Amino acid sequence: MSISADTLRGHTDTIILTQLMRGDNYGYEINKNIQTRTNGAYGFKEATLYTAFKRLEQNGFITSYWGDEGAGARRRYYSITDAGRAYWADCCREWDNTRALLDALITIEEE
Amino acid sequence: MSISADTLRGHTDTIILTQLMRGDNYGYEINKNIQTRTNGAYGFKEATLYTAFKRLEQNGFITSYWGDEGAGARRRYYSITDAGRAYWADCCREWDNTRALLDALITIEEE
DNA sequence: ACTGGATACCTTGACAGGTGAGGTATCTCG
DNA sequence: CGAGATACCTCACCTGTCAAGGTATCCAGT
Repeated sequence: MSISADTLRGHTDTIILTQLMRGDNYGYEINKNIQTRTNGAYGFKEATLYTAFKRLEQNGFITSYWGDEGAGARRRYYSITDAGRAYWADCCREWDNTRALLDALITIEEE
Repeated sequence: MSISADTLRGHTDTIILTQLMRGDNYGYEINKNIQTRTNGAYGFKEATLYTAFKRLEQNGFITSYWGDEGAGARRRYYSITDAGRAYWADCCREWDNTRALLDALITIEEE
């Protein structure tokens, strides 16, 4: 039912950036969106999530700022940059390639 | 044009096992088949390839034997086991899931 | 006879991403 | 006042990839 971790390795950044393409958001909510969209089949481990944010920010693909909630736990919001949008487009293209490639490689029928 | 390594991480075993589903074969030839099938877009690095063979054999998914070529470099042939065939089926199912999942996650259009 | 390239295998050490386990702080509900 | 949800973060460890190195055989060209 659930997906093994390594299978999605390399797509972590793409998944997160896709969420940010819809608008600024914070980690916890992003992860819940992902879980919802996959009917609970997939969600990042927190360590993976925050590691990814750090990596993306260091690479200049996202920026972050603290939200000013009056009450409740503080939230760090993330925003995608122009470089991030370009990178996202690259990732999507790569996903298309990967899909075609694996479909070709994981078939025993002859062409 | 070429595919980044991490993108296919987690599918290495599946790709190799698929080749062996067609019949026994040896490393070098398997890798060339993969390159041919992807029009040169993808192939394993040798280190990756032989590491994978070792892993698969240790897990009981493949067995190996030396071919008896009269001439030329010696070849170690690999054969898929029943456990390997079962594992391969699992991997294919997982690939289907992964594909559906990522397609759902890498789209900004609303459903 | 020698050199280069192709075939074919293997190992080592370093690196990067994922994750279990742990931590912090705030709010709400009973 | 305690439990659970929200929300963030870090560290040590594991696994898979890969650059770089090695071994050995055969064939074609010089």
